[in-house]
Amino acid sequence: MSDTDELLSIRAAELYYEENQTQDEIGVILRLTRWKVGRLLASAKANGFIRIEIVHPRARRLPIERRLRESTGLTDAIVVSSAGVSSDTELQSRTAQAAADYLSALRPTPRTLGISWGRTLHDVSLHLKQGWGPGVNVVQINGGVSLNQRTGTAASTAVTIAHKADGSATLLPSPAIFERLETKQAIEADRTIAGVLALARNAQAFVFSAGQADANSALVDSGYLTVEQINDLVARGAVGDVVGRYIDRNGRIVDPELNERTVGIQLDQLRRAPLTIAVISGHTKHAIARAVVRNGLCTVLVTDEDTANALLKG
Amino acid sequence: MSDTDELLSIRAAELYYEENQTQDEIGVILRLTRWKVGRLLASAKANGFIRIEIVHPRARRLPIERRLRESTGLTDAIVVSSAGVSSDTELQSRTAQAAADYLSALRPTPRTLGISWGRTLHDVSLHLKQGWGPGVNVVQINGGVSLNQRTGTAASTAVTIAHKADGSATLLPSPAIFERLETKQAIEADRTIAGVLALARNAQAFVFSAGQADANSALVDSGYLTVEQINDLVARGAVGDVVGRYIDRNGRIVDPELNERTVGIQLDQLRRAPLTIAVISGHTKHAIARAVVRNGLCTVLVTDEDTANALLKG
DNA sequence: CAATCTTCTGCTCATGTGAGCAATATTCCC
DNA sequence: GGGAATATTGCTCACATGAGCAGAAGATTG
Repeated sequence: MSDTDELLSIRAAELYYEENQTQDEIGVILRLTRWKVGRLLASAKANGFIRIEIVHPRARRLPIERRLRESTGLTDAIVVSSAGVSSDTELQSRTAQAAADYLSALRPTPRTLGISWGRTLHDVSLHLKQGWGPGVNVVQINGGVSLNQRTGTAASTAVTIAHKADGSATLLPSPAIFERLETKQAIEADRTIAGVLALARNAQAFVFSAGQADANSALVDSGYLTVEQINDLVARGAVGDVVGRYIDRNGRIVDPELNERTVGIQLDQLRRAPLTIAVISGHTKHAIARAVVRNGLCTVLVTDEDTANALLKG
Repeated sequence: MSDTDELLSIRAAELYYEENQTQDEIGVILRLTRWKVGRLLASAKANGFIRIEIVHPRARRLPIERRLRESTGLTDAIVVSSAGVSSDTELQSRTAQAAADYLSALRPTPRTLGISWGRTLHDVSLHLKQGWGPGVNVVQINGGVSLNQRTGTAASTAVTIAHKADGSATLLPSPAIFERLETKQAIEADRTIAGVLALARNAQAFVFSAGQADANSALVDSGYLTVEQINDLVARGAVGDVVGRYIDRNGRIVDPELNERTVGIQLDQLRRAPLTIAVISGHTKHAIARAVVRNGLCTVLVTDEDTANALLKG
C-alpha cells in the first residue's frame, strides 16, 4: 500500500472508530468513494493499526487459547487478559477466578476432585460460588500440613471448595516432605493415609498449581525446604514444583531422593489422568508452566496472557 | 445491568471482536437471540469495556480535539495519539509532524508566516515536505542568535521552512535578550531590525512553541539566562515562556524589566492576530500549555493526548 | 510499442446490524 | 394482591457493510 494510502487509512479509522461516522460520510469528508473507504479500513486492520482490547477482569483471549491448544495438544486452554493489570497479584486473582469459572462450568461435574494446595488454589476456592457443584468429594493429593505458618491453609482450601459444592472433603493429614525416608514410608503404611492416597489416585479430575523454584516458593515459606536446598535444586536444573515434586524443563524429577520423601500422588499418575487442570499465572512462573505443558502434566491449562505468550514463543 | 449480563457481554465481545463471529453465531453459542447479543455488545461498549486504539505515529484523537475546541474556544485543536509511545522525544516528534501536516493543509496558504525558534520549530521544519507551500515569506518573530551553541539553529529553521515552501526567509539578526535595555533599544532603532519586526507584526499567521520554566529551558541552553534567573522567575510564578517572554498561569508577564530587554513581537500582538498556531508537547509543558490556551495566546493548538487531557481536567 | 499480466476501481448483491416499536415480563407501591 | 410504572424481549424495517466480479488503469516484458 502506498504511503498516502496508509495515512488516509488512519484518517478514515479516526472518523470511523472515534467519531462513529459511516463509511459513506467518511467518503464525503476525504473525497473518496465509500468502497475505497471500506478498503482503507480493512487495510488499517490488516496492518495492525487498529487495536481492540476488552478491558475487564473476566476477559479472556480466545485467539491465544486456540493457538495454545493447537501448538501444545492441550484439551483446553483458558487465557485471561492482562489488559489494564498492574500487579502480578491482580493477574493471579483473575486467573484463579477463571479457574473457578472453568470448574463450575465443567460437565459432568467430577464426583471426586483431587486438589493440591497453595496460594493459587486457595484463591480459586475463594472465587468459587456457593453451590457450584451438586456434591463433590474433594481429596487432597499431596501433603501439606503447614509447619510454621498458621496451620490449616491447605485443609481450609479443600474444605471450602467442598463446602461450596455441597460436598465433602477428604484431607491428607501429612507433611509435604519428610526428613527421613523411613518416617514417610511409615505414614504411607497407615491405613487412613493409604486410603486417602488411593482415593486421590482415582479422582476423576485434578486441579493443581505449580510453584517456581526460588526463595519465594511456598515450600520454603512452609518450612519444608531451605533456601539453600532450593538453590541446589535450581543448580541441578529445577524450574519449579508440581504437587511438591521438583522437575526440570524436561519434566523429570530433579532429586529422586527428595522425591521419595515427598508425600502425595506421583507425577506419572497425573500424566495418566484424563482431566488434569493446571492453574499457573505470574511472571515468575513461565518456566515451570512450560515444563508442565510440554511434558503432559496437564490436559487443561488456566493461565494469563503473558504466560501464554511466553509458551507460544518458546 | 445485572452481573451475569455483564459477564455475558464480555463473552459476546470476545467472540465478536477477537473471533469475528456474527451476532447470530454468538447467539447460538451463548443461547441467546441475536438481538440480545447486539444489546450486550452495545452495553459492553457503553460501559467502556471495549477499548479501540489506533496505533500509528500519525494517529490523532478527534474526540479530544472536539472537547478541547468546545471547552477553550480554540479555532482548531490538533491532538496526536500517545498510544504506544515510550519517550517524550517520540511524542514531540509526532506533534511536530502533525504541526507540519496542519501547516501544509492550511488554506489559504499564508503569504507571510511568523515563526519562533527552538527544538520544536526545528523539528517541524524537518517534517515539512518539499513544496508544501507556493512561496511563503517566513519571518522570525523573536531574537535568537545563539550565543554558545553552534550558531544558526534558529536561522536554519526559518530558512528550511521557507525553502521547502519555495519561498524566502526574513531573519531577525538579534540576540533573544539583551543585558542592557539601552542596547536593546539601539538595535530596535536600526532600520533593518525595525523593518523585520514590522513585517513580523503583520504576518498573516504565526507558528510558535513554548518553553517550560526550568533548568532545561532553551534560553538557559543558549546562554541568555542562568539557572538562578529561571529559579527566580519560577518563584515569582512563571510557568514558561512564549517567544522568549516568561508568563505566569494567568498569562501575565512575570518580570517586566526582563521583558523590556527581550527582542521580538509583543504577546499582545500575538493575542490580536487572527491565526496563531502553538505547538506544545511533552509532560513538562502542561503548565505552560494551559497558560497559553487559557489566555488567548493561540487560536490553534497542536499538542499530544496527555497534554490535551491535562488541559481538559484542570 | 504492443501484448500480457497485475493491480486498482466502481459496482451489484447478499448479509450483518442498529433504531424503533409493540408485546411481554418484572418490579414497585399502595 | 392489584394495578401502575418500568424494564426486557422479540420483532420489522431500513441502513451499513463486506464479498465477489467485471472493467479500467497501470506495470512489465519481449
